[in-house]
Amino acid sequence: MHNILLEFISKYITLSDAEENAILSLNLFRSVPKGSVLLKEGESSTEGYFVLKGCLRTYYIIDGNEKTTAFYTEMDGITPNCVLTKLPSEYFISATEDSIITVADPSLEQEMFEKFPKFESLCRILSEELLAKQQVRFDQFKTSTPELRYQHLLKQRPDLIQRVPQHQLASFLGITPQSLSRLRGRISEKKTG
Amino acid sequence: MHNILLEFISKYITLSDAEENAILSLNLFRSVPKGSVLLKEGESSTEGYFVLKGCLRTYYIIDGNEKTTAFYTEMDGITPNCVLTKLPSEYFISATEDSIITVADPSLEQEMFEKFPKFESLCRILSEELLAKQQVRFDQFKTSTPELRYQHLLKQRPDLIQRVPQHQLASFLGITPQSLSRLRGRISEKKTG
DNA sequence: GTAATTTGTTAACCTAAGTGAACGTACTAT
DNA sequence: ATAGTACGTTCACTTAGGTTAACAAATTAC
Repeated sequence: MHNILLEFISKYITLSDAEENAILSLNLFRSVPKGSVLLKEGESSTEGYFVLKGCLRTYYIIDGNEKTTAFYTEMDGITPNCVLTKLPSEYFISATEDSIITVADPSLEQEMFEKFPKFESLCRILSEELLAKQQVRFDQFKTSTPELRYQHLLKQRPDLIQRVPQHQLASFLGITPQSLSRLRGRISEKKTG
Repeated sequence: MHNILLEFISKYITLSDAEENAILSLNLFRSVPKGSVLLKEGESSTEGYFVLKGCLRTYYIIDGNEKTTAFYTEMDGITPNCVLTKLPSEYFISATEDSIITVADPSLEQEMFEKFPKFESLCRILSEELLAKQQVRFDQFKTSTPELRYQHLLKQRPDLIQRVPQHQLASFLGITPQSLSRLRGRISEKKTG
């Protein structure tokens, strides 16, 4: 499990043994069972998460209905907006599967940055890359119909469609569960001919 | 003009005179007239931009039609996706207004990071903040109807609606120009009662 | 094991967005 | 000045997503 994290980091920067040990000594690892809520609307957390195994999701409750807007799976990181704004969170974070994650704290992060400036480089590179990827995803979302969005998802993250409930996928695609169901019907009709 | 940039940076980190001079000596500033294209689809640029004055936009050409997906105004930065992926760009960047921007290059950036590690902190903080903001915008987009998206835009970026052509706004909102026109009609009817 | 809840699907009806075309106005180019 | 293009709006028509409700299947709780 520890190796997963170090292996991931090694794709971006080279770590000395001292640095590897520094990371492991932080005891960042946490096991979270399916359904557990890591952050609630209205709370002000300082924790950031990184998924080693499993799946987290963010969701809003709007007019009493859950609206899932993002899924985070293996090697994805989340820094909740409230960590940066220091305002109460507008959304929830919970585990859709039994998951193993690492938990980071800004003060701890700061300490690491000072001890090992390389870590700050890593974080800069990771967030720049994420930002660019996120922009492309947003662009694709804007320029696609719901049906195309679903088709893209089928190609780009086929695992998600298997591991996540349909009604959560629906709001992730910006539609209602009923529409997703219809749309799936349309597609399989086309394929069957 | 130079002061705009230093003032912006000073919101995030404190610069010594040497550091300020280092930035200014880079001669990053460029004036771009309305309509000029900074990046074309298929090109592989290494330049990043920061808007001091004016407005840039990114757009795709899909089935022969321009689809505008983002606007960048004063104090917004863009690192085109192709700079990071090193693949040909999928979109265009052009100026919707006469603009003054700074142009940055990865090698130059790297040099600055080494000379003044503070700059890397700045870039990390900026991209982390942007990423979080971008996520919230995406969430809001997903959970809103086109009409609500327009209403949000009216509140959150009223300037954009004034300074940008309607048909560009439309695709930015994920709809056709005709729908935007109708939707605006509906809204002003409601207000007039 | 049974009841209760959650989940996914289907149907009927409503509403709004997409499409294609037309038209007036405002820019641009020469 | 004039022709040409770009832009915004409107219309009629089509299409697909939203809404409400009902129901079966799967999960969860007790």
